[in-house]
Amino acid sequence: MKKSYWLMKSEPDVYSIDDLIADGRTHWDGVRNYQARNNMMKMAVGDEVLYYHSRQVPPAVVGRARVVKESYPDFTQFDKTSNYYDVRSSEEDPRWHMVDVEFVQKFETEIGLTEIKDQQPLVSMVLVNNSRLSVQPVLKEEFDWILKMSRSKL
DNA sequence: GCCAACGTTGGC
DNA sequence: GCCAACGTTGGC
Repeated sequence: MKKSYWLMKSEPDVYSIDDLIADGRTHWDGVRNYQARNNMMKMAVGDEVLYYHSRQVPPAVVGRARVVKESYPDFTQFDKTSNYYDVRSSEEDPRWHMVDVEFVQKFETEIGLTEIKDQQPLVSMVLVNNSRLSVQPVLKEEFDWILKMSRSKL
């Protein structure tokens, strides 16, 4: 299977790339948007992920991760004590899924959203055109371009 | 912290 | 099935 590329958003106050470094790998729990969920359900082991910090100034791509486990039910939806508990979901018919990702790289310098918007090859990125989607597909060309940006800023 | 844009819910 | 009301996301 051909490798796919994605961008996943996290609020650094909730779970930053430094948290991912500390943990090594993590469950991507708490996604409660169908489009984002559907994207996670398309992921395969080995797919590459851009790690994005939202709700910081400026919002930015801060590094890379890799899918290490394909989608399975997000257990937080069954946990009444969790913020992500969903009363309408059940173990027999789980509504929400998650994947596991592992840390790959933290960029020396963050790639800010405004810089991304300035790049002609990136004008079609979902990130630029739909600011709400927290798990989104990225073209290989876009992924490579952002990696190139991260290297050229060293 | 504000609020525009977007997604979801639920009454009809 | 429409759409108003509501809730959430995320840039600023």
